[in-house]
Amino acid sequence: MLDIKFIRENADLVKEAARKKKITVDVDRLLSVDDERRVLMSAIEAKKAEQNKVSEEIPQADSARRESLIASMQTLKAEIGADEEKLKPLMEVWQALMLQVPNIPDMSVPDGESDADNVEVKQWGEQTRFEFTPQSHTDLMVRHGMVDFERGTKVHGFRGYYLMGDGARLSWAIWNYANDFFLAKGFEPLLVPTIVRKSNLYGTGHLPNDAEDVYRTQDDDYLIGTSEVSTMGLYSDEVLDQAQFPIKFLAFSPCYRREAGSHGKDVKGLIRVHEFFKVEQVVLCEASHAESVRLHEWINRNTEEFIESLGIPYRTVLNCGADIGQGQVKKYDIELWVPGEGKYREISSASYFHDFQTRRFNIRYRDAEGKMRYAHSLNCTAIPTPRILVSLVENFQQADGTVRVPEALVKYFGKAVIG
RNA sequence: GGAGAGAUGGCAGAGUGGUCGAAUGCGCCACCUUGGAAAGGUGGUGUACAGGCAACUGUACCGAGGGUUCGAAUCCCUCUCUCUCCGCCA
Repeated sequence: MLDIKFIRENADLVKEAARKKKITVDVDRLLSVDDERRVLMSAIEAKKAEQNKVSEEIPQADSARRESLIASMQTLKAEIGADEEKLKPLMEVWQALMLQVPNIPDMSVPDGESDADNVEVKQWGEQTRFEFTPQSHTDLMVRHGMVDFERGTKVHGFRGYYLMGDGARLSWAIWNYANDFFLAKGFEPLLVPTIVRKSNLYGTGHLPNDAEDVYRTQDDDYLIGTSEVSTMGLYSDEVLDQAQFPIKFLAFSPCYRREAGSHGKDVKGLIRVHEFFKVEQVVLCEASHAESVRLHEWINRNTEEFIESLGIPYRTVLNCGADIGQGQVKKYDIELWVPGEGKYREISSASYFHDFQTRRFNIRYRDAEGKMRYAHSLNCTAIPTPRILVSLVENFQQADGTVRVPEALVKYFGKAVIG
């Protein structure tokens, strides 16, 4: 959500933002609806002022005068009612349009039509090559009893899986290692609700636009697709203390995604599943662009460092306009090398939002001058499982079909080789 | 799932149809007092929107949404949440 005053004063900037993000929103319509809204509201407020004034006179008036005042107030009341009836549909349109308005992307965000136009900003490690014919993560993991897709689909359906044996052990090792790694950087651990009210998804910007991708319950609650949702909801409608900033949470939760519209994509393996686990960095800071930028670089770097400590080759891309969300100002993706596919696959996403989310969540603080301000928010994947297992087992497989365990994980996993 | 009680400003807590944006206390801020502090005294202390260069003015907000009324924190309806008791239960 942007401030309507900002939209009014910067209509061209907002239109350019929509163009860059390939989002359709009728800014001119919003502005004209807003004009109507303001005219109508001042009319109503003037009439209510009159009503309040006369209502104060009524108790003191003598009975003849009282009769006439009440009579005139009855007509005024009818007029106010009529105006309010006109305002109601106008507000619905206004609100729907406001929810469509994108945040302004940073100048550094490149133009582009799709994720193919993301710009590589960094490459780390050598793309793994083998002297032998490498196996896919599905073959490797099935062979070592780490995963069971057949029973997974029997129980859950399409994209279902069980992690078992060393697959389950490796997941725990990664979670425990990630927990130690990120908490050492000053994060507060957080376990969050995964069933949330609708308002939280509006807050993060997942609704209204990504409605088909979220699961809904019969009580009209929703399953989160990322712990960002419930972590951001934590301080909704609260006024925070500036001294607390930056607030750094390391949230952990299952994540649920319907993956509607991607039925043909990544149908095999653990790349794309309906249900996974994610450790997530979520940060709230003061309303400063410089601070947002600093923390954005920092959280992205945290995840890079984590991947480096595992020794998996990766690259970092700067997402182009078409590949960043409605609320995001700028986004980096970290992509890990997947030898079986001969390409990099997204594992992490670092974004900052300025006050786009906090405005919707109403998360504020009082600044040094005593002024109420909306905080800034950012988030970045720390580590998703089981997707991370794909690159892990494929990059560290050996000629005999065994899989080496990264040094950093050995103490958590308990052994150095799988198989 | 059943029965009951409740939701008021940063907090506690009055207020059951008109001068209540809301008593009082605590907290907080400023000033006075002091060598400094405490205590005491005086004054102040919400948010959002609209209009205005501004001072300021208007409107709304007493859990949320509707309704009754010239007028609602106060009456009525619906919903949400909290607490207590019973039942069930990881």
